[in-house]
Amino acid sequence: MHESRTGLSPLPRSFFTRPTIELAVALLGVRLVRRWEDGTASVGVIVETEAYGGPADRASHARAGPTRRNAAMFGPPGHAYVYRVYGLHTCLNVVGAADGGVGAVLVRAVAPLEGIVALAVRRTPPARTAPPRARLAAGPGNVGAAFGIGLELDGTDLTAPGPLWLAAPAAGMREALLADGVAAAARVGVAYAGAGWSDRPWRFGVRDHASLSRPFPRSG
DNA sequence: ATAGGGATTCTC
DNA sequence: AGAATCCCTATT
Repeated sequence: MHESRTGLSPLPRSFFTRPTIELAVALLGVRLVRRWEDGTASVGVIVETEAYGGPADRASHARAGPTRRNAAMFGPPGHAYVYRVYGLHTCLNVVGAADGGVGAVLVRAVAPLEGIVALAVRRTPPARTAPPRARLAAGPGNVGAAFGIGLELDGTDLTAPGPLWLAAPAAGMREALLADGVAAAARVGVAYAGAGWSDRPWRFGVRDHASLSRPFPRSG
């Protein structure tokens, strides 16, 4: 498939070069493109994100400074930071520029757009007799599984066509998606950060979208 | 060399 | 509520 003809040209580096809180909101509606080794591709729309900062953010993987695992967070914006959690799941982050140019945005949920068959087929557990789930890539671990994102993709440049990149929303898509506004809430699973950090509303999502990893508390 | 724990998910 | 499961980090 040809990216230019299908409207899946990668977003430029400048899109990612901004504070991660801004980037986390801007990524809602952006398309995640996965090109498989057999040449087929899967595309989904990002509907939920979480912003993480640099060493100052007590919830961030960057909080103890650069290490081998979080090296990508300290690198140039627009690259992928992929990590494994609980020995089981791999999660995708988009590197942005928060404190001192360091930070990343966790992709928490992606709504299927194309290549749904491929997404379903590539899910880890083989034989599944139950009907396919409506929320295919809801939750960061499920995003990693559905898009076949392993640690080997850590550091991937998302601004160039390759195994994985990001493309601007289709015309009118973002406006339609966000017609009811952007929902915000505290980040998930970061209690270890302590009060003042764990409660910052840096989780963002398309309000009431069916593919959210979990509901946002109703506010206004 | 080794212990401790996690930006999770699914099932009971 | 509990298990599954392994890489990374910090410590001995």
